[in-house]
Amino acid sequence: MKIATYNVNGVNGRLPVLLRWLGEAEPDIVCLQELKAPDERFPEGALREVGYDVIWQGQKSWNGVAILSRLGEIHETRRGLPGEPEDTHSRYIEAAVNGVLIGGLYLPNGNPRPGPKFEYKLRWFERLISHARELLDTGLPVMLAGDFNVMPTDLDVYKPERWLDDALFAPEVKAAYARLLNQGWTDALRTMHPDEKIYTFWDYFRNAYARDAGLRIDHLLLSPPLAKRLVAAGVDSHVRGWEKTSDHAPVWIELADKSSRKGRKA
DNA sequence: ATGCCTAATGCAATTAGA
Repeated sequence: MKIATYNVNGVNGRLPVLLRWLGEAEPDIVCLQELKAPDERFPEGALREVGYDVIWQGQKSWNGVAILSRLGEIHETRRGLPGEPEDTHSRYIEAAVNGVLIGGLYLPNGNPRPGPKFEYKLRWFERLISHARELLDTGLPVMLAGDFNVMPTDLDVYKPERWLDDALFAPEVKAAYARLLNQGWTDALRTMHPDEKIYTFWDYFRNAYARDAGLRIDHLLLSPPLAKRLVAAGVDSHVRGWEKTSDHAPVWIELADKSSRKGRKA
């Protein structure tokens, strides 16, 4: 089973690129972020035509998250994180799909720091950490996937010294991500490629993709029952080089079937 | 310190992204 996350940066403007990538990569389940479209303008028909069931939570102009699956029905379990009912941003959607509970998320950017946007990022992160604890405690196969807007370590930034005061790399943000991981989550990409430079985002500015001036901010986190099944992980970075592309590239993992009992003795 | 580039809105210029 192949599961991916992709910040499309506008699902309608990006539809040709999204469909081309779906056809090429053939992911079974996909979490999308930054739809930048209200519910009624989500391209449901185009995605169903290519074989995907889909749920989404849109919003005018900004944010917006979706889950796609070609492995059958998506059973939505929640939209929005608990803890701040007045929060109107569409940033979290969760569903059970093919035996996996998947939380698709778009964590706030948080710039400028300091400021109200950064405070919102930290609050949102705390709400995520609380909810993640409850998900882990179920013991179910759970995944958190999306744009976390955090570079976890120096290895995840082309020039760490330039990002130290940025909301994506600030000490309190890295610390929050580390606390989340320490609950027992496995960062799939970093676990499969411990020493590699891996980026998932390249700015539109300054020819960043050509210079490989990138960031690793899109992550797939696995609960212990899923981590045992992890067999491969990667970034489809060539997609960042396509015409009219997102500033993010799709990130994916491959999980062994539950019946294969990877990592267990018979 | 700021703009660079891009999308959405909506038709000019602003907001937001990271």
